[in-house]
Amino acid sequence: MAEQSEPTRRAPLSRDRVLRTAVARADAAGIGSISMRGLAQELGVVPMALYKHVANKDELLDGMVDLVIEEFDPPADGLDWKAGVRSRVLSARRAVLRHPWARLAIESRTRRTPTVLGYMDSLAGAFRGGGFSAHLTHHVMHALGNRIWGFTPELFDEPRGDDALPPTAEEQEAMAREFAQRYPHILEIAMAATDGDLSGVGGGCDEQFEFEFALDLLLDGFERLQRQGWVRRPG
Amino acid sequence: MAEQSEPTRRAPLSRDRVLRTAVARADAAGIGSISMRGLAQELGVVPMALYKHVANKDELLDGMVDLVIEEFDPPADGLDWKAGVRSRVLSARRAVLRHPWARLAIESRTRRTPTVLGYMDSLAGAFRGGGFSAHLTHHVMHALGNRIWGFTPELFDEPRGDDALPPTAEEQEAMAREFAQRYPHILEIAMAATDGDLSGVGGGCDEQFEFEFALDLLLDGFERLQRQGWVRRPG
DNA sequence: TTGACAGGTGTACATCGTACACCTACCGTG
DNA sequence: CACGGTAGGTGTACGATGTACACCTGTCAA
Repeated sequence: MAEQSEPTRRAPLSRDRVLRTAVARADAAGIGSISMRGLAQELGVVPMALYKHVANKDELLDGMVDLVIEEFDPPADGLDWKAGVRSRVLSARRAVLRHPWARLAIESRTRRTPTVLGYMDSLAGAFRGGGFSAHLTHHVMHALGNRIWGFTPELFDEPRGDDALPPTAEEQEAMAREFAQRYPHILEIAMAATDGDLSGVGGGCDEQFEFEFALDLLLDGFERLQRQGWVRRPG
Repeated sequence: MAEQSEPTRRAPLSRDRVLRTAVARADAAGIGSISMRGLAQELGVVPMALYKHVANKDELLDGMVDLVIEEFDPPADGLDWKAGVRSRVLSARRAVLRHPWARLAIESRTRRTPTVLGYMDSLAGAFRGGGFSAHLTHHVMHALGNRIWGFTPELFDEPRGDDALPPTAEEQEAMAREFAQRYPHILEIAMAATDGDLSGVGGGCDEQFEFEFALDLLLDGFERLQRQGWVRRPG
């Protein structure tokens, strides 16, 4: 009786609840922690129950990505194309940084859900509104690539999940010497990025700066082409 | 006896043979077809035998990527930095196109093997040799991002492995109408890219052109910064 | 002759996605 | 009120995967 009279022994499942739980789990424990079984357990339900709400794991992932995209700020008005695109992309970046797993998830899927298409369409609209030809809009969207999602492949990142024992001081010294010999330019870059303090290289990059540096470089390039009257490729 | 006297009943395993077989298999059947078990079978060997030559599957993938990188052309001499970087990146692209799985493999791994580091170091050297400060070199490498490997995330790609039944003519018509309403700018772009022939959108993009368009846009931007005497970020 | 060791084997386990048949509670219709 | 369809949750089962661990075997140096 005690059990029966409890008003809702378990909140009923729904696609939305499944997706939101998955997002929360991924936020906390990484995308690798998402399994149909684990997720079901967290929802107090048998694994197969999820399949009544999402077709399969791929669709689950797509849905999670959609939720992130829905966090993007709506377009602000009163901005010219350049400021508009810039602010939208940086807003996308903020959302993706809130959900670190999203970068990998976006990279690995190619499903064009309505949410994805909607975002792309509205970005394209910003360029068109700024006087870009359809052709030029096409090319600049390609040039932005995944940067429209607010991230760059982070070339100099720490390797993911490297949990070897930290090397001893002398091992470290020896590695550093060999590294300096084999990769002098990378060393130089790393020194520049960290102002000479190499402890924790990789964490030394200011990713936000790098992102905006590249974004502005591209936007400036776009602007120049558009002003020059670039309309479509010759031939 | 017949069996014993056969000179080599099976070519002996080696790390190299394992990796090359894996690359060939991935070339033929995609990265998804790479499993330790399948690979072992192809080599006429029990799965665990592979572990005497590669530490685990991750290392196998890293090794495969290294093989692709080793196909990149060596730096040509007599070129200025811009032509040099351009030709190296385009050479990387040719190699990656030869091994279509490599794009995904490179995106998903972050291990910096000596081969990876060597390539990055030599690219960085090209910029340094062209008069770029270490700081600027760092930033432009970030700006290139995965483009140094010769690919862009292909925003408008066909979704991978969509094997649903082809829609009927009327379904197609209805979808097209709805699409046009919801995503007018994407439609416009697609029309531009395909010169009005929408059959097989997505295949309509000239990826090579898009790649070079973006690459040159970036390289021109780099050149401009370098000429302006950009050395390091203020502050 | 011996014994170490590199390289190949066999068994076993945990984990995963998901197909399929089933049950059950509800709700609109007769 | 009876009833039948249906949405949603259950249980069992299968095949695949990566890989730990103990084992065997052939080769070669001492």
